[in-house]
Amino acid sequence: LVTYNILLRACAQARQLQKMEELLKKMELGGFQPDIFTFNGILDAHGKVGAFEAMDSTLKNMRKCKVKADFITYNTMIDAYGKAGHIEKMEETLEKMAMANIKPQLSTLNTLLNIYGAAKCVVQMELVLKSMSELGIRPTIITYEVLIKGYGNSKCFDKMQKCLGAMGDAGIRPKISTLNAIMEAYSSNGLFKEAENLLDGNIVVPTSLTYCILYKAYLKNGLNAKADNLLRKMDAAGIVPS
RNA sequence: UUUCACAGCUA
Repeated sequence: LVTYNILLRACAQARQLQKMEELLKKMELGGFQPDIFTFNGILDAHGKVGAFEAMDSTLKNMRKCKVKADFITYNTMIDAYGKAGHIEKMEETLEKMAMANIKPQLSTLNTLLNIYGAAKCVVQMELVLKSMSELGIRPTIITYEVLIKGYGNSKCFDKMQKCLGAMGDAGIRPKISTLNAIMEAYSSNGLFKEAENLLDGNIVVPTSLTYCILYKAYLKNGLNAKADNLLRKMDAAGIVPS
């Protein structure tokens, strides 16, 4: 069974969904009962390409096989609907999850934050955060990074900064990707002063990507002199282009 | 063996 699950995953990664379904039939004919791993993997494969009808029939199949949906099943569906911009379907799924008495997990909430962040739904993000604390779930670095990107998207710079502070208070060290997310937010909104401050970095040591983000923003705004200057600064910081 | 942000390597 594990072998089949691994093979199915290979099909999914290769985007050979056709082969995947064939293999599933074959394993059922061979007397193997697909398990929760099998179904979750298949759901995700369909979800990633927005094949919602296929997802529905997979769910039906699951029921037929008496395999109970778990939180990962729901996470997978929430993510698929959310990424496709079907927010209503996503929230519907969330309700179904509650009705099935399955508690949202950290990853469920991270998924929601990510999707609401991309959709610039700051209000919804706050609601998710509220339920997170009600559930007694602690944010992780993933949560914070998703939040920072989401707030940056919506130009909520104050909230972004607060997040960074909260991260420090929680004893979570920002990573380079955290810094780059903040850089992206400031740069793309023309807040060059703030962006430049990031380079002199009390947060993390910038990498070449950090510089590239700012460079791009300078050029977009016709600040060519500043851009040239930035390259010199990069050089001085000992960053070697790859 | 399955889901969520990013980063790195393959380049």
